[in-house]
Amino acid sequence: MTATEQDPGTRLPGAHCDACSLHGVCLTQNLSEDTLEGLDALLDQPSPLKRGESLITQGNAFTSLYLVRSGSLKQVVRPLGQELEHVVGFYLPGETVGLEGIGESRCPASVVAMETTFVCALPYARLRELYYNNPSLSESLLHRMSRELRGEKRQLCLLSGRTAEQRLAGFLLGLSERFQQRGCSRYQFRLAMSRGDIGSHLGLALETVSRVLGRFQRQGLIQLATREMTILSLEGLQAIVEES
Amino acid sequence: MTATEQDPGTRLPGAHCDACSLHGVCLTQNLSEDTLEGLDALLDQPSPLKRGESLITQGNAFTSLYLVRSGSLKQVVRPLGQELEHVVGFYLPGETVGLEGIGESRCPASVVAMETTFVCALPYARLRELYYNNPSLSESLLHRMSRELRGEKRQLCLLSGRTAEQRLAGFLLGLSERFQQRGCSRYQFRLAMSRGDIGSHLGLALETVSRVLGRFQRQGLIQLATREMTILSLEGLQAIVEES
DNA sequence: GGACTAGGCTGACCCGGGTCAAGGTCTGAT
DNA sequence: ATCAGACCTTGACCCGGGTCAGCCTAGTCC
Repeated sequence: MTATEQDPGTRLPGAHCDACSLHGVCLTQNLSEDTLEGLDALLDQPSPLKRGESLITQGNAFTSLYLVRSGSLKQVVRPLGQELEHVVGFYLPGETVGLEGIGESRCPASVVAMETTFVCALPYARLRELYYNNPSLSESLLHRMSRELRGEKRQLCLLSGRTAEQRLAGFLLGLSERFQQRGCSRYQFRLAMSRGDIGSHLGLALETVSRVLGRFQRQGLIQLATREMTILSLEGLQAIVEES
Repeated sequence: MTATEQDPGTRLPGAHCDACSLHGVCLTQNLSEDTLEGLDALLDQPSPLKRGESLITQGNAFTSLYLVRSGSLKQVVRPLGQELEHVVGFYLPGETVGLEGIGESRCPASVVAMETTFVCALPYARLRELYYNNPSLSESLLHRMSRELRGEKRQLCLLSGRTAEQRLAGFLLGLSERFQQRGCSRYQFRLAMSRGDIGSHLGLALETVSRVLGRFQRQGLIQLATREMTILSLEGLQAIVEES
C-alpha cells in the first residue's frame, strides 16, 4: 500500500477506535478498554477538509486536539509582527495535531490541509475530564508530546549549519521513515507539499529545493516525477546526511 | 536581582517545594497540597554540577527528570552517525530538564552544566506512580511539555531563512524574556554560554556571532563586556527581528 | 605573580545558496 | 478540449556568512 491509496480510515459513526486501521500508530494505542470507550464517546468526525482549508487558525481559541485519519496537513506559524509565514511541521495519518496549544487559550500556529483530509476531533475540555480519571490517557498524551519534542530537536539539528543537500536528504529520510511506520512503502510515496512548503520548512528557497532534488535525481539517489517520489538509495541519502 | 546573584534555591533537605524561591516558575506550581507532599517525598537533591559536567548523557538509560534550581545548562545532540554536536537548547532555573526522554528507554540528548548548577532530581518511575493518582501533576507535565514545544517551533522560525542579525536579535530577546519571567532583570544578565554554543544553537559560525554582537554594540543596541550583557534597546532588537 | 589555556576578536578570501527573471508543466474548472 | 493559475525548473548574478589564520584577553592553576 502506498500513501496515496490509503483510504479514509475505517471508523464509521458508532464504530470504535480499536476497529480503526490506524489504531496501531494513533494516540489511541495502548489505552485500556474503558478509556477507549470514553474516547469513542467524545470523539467527533467533522466533514473532510479540502486542500488549502484550515483545521486550526493561529490566534483562534484553542478547543480541540485532532487525529489525522487520512490525508496530510502542514503547520504554519506567522511570528507576531512579521508577515512572513514559516512551515514548522507536517502531519501524516495517525499523528496528533494541536498539542502545542495545551495550556494556552489561543492556538499558537495554523494547521492547513495539503490535500483532502479526514480527521477525528477531540474536544479538549472533555478530553481533560477523561484523562483526569484515566491516567493511561494522560500518559499516552505525554508520550506523543515527548515524541514530537524529539522530532523538533531533530529538525533543529537538520537546520543548524547543514547544507541544502544535507537538509533535503535528512528531510526525505525522515518522511520515508514516517511512511514506513504507517505501513506504507518506505521507497515510494507522494509528496503532498509543494517545493515552497519544503523550502520554508528547511530554511531554503524553493528554487534551491528544486535544484537539489534535480541533482539527487541525476545522481541516481531518487526518481521524482513532479510529486511522485521513489527513493532509489536510502544509503546514498544517509551518506549525504552524515558527511560532516 | 540579576541572574548571577541568584542563590541556589532555598529548599533544604526536609524542606518543601512550596517554600522554594522558584516555586512560582517551576513544574511544581499549581499542584494540590498532597501532590506537593508526594513530590517532596520522591525528590532528590544531588550534589551540584560543576561547569562542563553532564547531568544527562545521550544514550544512557532514561531514569529521571530534573528541575533547575540555580545555574544553567545546555542540551546537546550528536545525531547518530555524525561526530558534530548541536546545541539544541538552554535551561534556566525553574525549567524542567529531560522531558524529551519520556516514553523512551534511552536519553536522546546530553545535558551539560555551563556553570555551577544545582538541580532537583525526580526519578521518573516514582513520578509516574505519583501522577497516576494525581492528575494535576500529569496536567502540569503536559503544560510544561506543550510550552517547550512552542519554544521549539519559535526556534525553528528563528532558524528558517533568517539572517545572522535576526537570529541573534531573536535569541537575545528570548533570553531577556526568560530572565524576566524568573524575576531577574530583563536588561542585564550574564551569558553563561560561549560564543560557540550560541553559534551552534543558531546555526552560525562563532566568528559570525562575535562579529554581529560587535555590530550591535557599535549600533548602541547592547553593551557587552565578554559575557556581561546589557540590553540598551529592546525595541531596536525587536525591529531587527521583524524586518522581513 | 606568572604562565598556560580556553575563549574571544578581526581581517581576507571565497563559495553556497538567495534573488530575479523567464519559460515550461500540471491540474482543475468551464 | 481549452484555458487560467498555481506550481515547477533552469539560468545568471551576487552577497551573506563560512572558513582559515593570526592575535588578543581573561580566567585558572601552580
